Amino acid sequence: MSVGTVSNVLNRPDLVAPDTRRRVLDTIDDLGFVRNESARQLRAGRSRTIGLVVLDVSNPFFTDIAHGVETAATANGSVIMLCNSGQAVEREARYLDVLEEQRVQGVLITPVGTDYSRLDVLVKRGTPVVLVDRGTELPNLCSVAVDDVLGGFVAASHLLERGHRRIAFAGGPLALRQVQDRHLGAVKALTDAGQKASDLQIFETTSLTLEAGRRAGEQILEVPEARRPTAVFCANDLMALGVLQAVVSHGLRVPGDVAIVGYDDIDYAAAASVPLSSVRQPRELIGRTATELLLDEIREGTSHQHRRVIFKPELAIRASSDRRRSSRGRPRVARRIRPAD
Amino acid sequence: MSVGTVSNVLNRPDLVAPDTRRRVLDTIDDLGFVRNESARQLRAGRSRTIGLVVLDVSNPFFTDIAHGVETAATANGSVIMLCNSGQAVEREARYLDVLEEQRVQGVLITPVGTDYSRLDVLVKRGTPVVLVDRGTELPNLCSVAVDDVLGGFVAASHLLERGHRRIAFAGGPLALRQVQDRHLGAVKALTDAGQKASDLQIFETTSLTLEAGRRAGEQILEVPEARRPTAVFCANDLMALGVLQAVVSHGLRVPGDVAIVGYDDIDYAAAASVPLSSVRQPRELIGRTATELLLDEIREGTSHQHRRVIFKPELAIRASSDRRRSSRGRPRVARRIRPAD
DNA sequence: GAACATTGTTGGTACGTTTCAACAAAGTGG
DNA sequence: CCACTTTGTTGAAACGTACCAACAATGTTC
Repeated sequence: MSVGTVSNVLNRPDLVAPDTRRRVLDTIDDLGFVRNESARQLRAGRSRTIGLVVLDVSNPFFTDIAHGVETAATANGSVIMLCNSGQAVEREARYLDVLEEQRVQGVLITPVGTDYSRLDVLVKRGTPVVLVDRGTELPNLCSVAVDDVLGGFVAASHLLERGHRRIAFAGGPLALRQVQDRHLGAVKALTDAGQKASDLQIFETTSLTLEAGRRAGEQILEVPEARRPTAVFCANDLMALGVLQAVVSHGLRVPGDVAIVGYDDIDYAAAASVPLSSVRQPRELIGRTATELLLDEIREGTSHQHRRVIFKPELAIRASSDRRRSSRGRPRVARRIRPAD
Repeated sequence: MSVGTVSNVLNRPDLVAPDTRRRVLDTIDDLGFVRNESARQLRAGRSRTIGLVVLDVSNPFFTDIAHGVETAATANGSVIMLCNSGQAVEREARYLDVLEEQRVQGVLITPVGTDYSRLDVLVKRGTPVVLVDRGTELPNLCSVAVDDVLGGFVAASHLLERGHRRIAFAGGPLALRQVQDRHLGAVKALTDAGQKASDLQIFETTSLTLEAGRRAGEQILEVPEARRPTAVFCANDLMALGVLQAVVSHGLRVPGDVAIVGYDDIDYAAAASVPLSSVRQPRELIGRTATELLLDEIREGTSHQHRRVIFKPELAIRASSDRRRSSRGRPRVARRIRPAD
């Protein structure tokens, strides 16, 4: 019995006689043979693995994306390797090294910074890369993103329309493109409405977590009441939930004293102590689309045309921003806009 | 320049002359050489990867565990491959196949069912396995778990002590060991208090998600008021958040009409519309401990002694269960305004 | 029945690394 | 100056697979 025949049974069963095939399979079962993926990969020159590098696995936004990625990847017989950069450039770099050494089929990534040189190198050496939740200026990458400038604009416009004039933006680091864009959109909403860009108070954080949100909330509450923002637009929902906790635990009311709008519309947003208004993104769809772009690129090789997919966000208005500050105990009722002072 | 020397530069740099070393490194940089992990693994016989198979990546409980695992694994120079079984036996089996083909160093797993035969085979063939969040009867496995029977007992005792007599248990599938044990603990609390085991109404679900919780909540509300449970103990926090949403959206009050206790004490539990009482587990510690057990086993080989680590859960009491019921089974507190949304 | 096609099986080679025995060069002690 | 050690480098073998050319056996056509 030659190894070649065994290989054929496993990879091109139709080439081998039914009788032999059965005999081989039985023996495999008997011996508990498990084929060695490393050797396959070595021979094939590449693996069946797709790398997915996200900013924060504990953020449901990314696990939902991961879910979409997994669905599409599994359908293709690929396995995903989920890597968590935790918004740290070095960890991201380390994971990219590992992925490249593994000769992954391709990489899906939400990069930490705006320095794409490492990715550029990766692509030049032959590993396809698709940017997730990030548009790009680079011509040699596919990307799937949501229009974050628009998202920020919609969120801030909503707050302006509800009469808020002192609005804060909480999130960071501002080096993060998503944060930048959402902030930019909010600024645009203000200036379009005739306010100064500087009217948007910024509370910058080092990450976008619940904990960072709580701290940002504390900071906001430290502002003297006369100047304190009456509304906070947060760079994501985790931040918003944190701010919400801080505000409520200080005995202030949401949206009465402080209105809050988040971003991502994760499942917990609607379940929060005050259901959270949030800018919704099609998370699973983002994951699936990105994976399909990557698989296309893998299949098409050099003939591949890079594409940029941009989804439009939607604002989900809930209680956290849907009331006038002075209206006590009467939720759910639409009312007119009155300027806040 | 021989390949042997290059290999030495990479793996045992002290064996090679400083001059040569520098020259090799420069050339590597020039050529953009990336070493092939597949070939290394083939040669070495095993990889630097640890497989982590969880029930549900979108459950913060597991992402927190994953965080702990990652910390410990990275310190050891290992990479983790995160696999999501989604509580589906076939998916779990498929991932175990993949992991075995990859010749992973070891596997950390929260198994879906109670059939350990596949794991047994894995171990027999030489892949160390550590059970996570699951004690085991098998002598040939390490495990890290939390005493779920105790957790269930504590939760139910708390509700009994607050005067509840009609208590429900929501969660499933009951085949899941964690669910089973938590239920068992709750039953024990009831019988210890002189009630019948059948007094614990069971609302079984097919999974432990937010959505499943919402549906369970709906079912509970359909029970005629005279027999409707005044308290619900949920198998995990996602379920509890779902039940909470359902109850509140029907205009009932928590804990006034229905008290709720969850399990896991995920970050969102405290941020819920009514802060959730919950049984706390040391999630990151579980992940770290499991990884260390696995690494020990990998290092020690056959001389390894299997260990079982069992942590004790703690009850975090919050608003969702923190009001005493009157002995007549009716709320003492006057009804206030309907909650928003 | 010779030439040819079809079907099934088989060695051999290559993938890129690590390891190790072997060797070369240089240094050291007597 | 010889024997020996130390230091640095090398070539070859092996890991387990996929693939391919080559071959054997059988069937088919004229």
